[in-house]
Amino acid sequence: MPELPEVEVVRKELEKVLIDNIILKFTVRNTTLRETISSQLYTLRNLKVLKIDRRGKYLIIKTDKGSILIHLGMSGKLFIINNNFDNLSKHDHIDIVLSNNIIIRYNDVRKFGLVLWVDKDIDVYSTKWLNKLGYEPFDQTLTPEIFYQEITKKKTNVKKVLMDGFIVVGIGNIYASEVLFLSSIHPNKLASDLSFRECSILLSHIRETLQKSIEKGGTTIKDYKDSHGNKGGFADYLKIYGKENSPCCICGTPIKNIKINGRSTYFCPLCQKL
DNA sequence: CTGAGCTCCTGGGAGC
DNA sequence: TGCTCCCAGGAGCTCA
Repeated sequence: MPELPEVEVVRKELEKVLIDNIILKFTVRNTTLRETISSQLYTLRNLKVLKIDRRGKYLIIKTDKGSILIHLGMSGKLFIINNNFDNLSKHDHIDIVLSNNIIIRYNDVRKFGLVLWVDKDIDVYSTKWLNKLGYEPFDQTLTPEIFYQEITKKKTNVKKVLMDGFIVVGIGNIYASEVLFLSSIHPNKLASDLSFRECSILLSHIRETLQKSIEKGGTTIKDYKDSHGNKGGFADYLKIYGKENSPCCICGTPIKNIKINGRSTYFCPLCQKL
């Protein structure tokens, strides 16, 4: 469900309530997420929160004793709860109990998410979860030249390259369709066939689109909500995702929906060139 | 190296 | 009303 903008919106919300606060303990109701919740999490007490980081779609809550690594998967949500603590919903798997009468509650219907503890003597960025990730999209050291150089090494379709996170992180299925449409590039175009000009345009649309979505509070397609239960406002700005058979906003041609690597992909057959 | 296909899991909606 | 089938925003795995 959540792509980089949704995760970044959650990160900012967590920052407001967590920084300099104390995590008293964790309450775990269900250990069977993508990775089984380690029993170590049960025993942790009194962690001082130092920083909330994000790397790609991963959230990292840094404390004085180590880091909590969280991935929301397809359907994970973090809610900030400050009353009615016993009012549990189905799939409320984990509570992070804070000293200031606030609970951060992790809810995940499909259980594809991840909540892990990484001790402070291990560099969280060197763990297998994070060490293969590509550039952050807003990292200015990722220049159009480097982007072009890296992407044209790939002998697969450009949509897959955008989504797999080896070159640039944070783009999921929605934003992949969006940025390719904005860049007039067919999602099935071979990455190695992209011109420098196309790569340069693509990179700037990635940045603009993700930035704008963060400002609007993320995208709501089905059930994405931020930490206060508010829906994201970017869905109104989507130009192509989920709009099969609607006219393309540029040329009026009906938008097509095809499967690429098993995922729904929306594009304009006229505007987007192979 | 590459991709296609499958897997984890649950729920919502369409169609009969 | 109820059943079955398909679909869903992620990502890791195996196999050819």
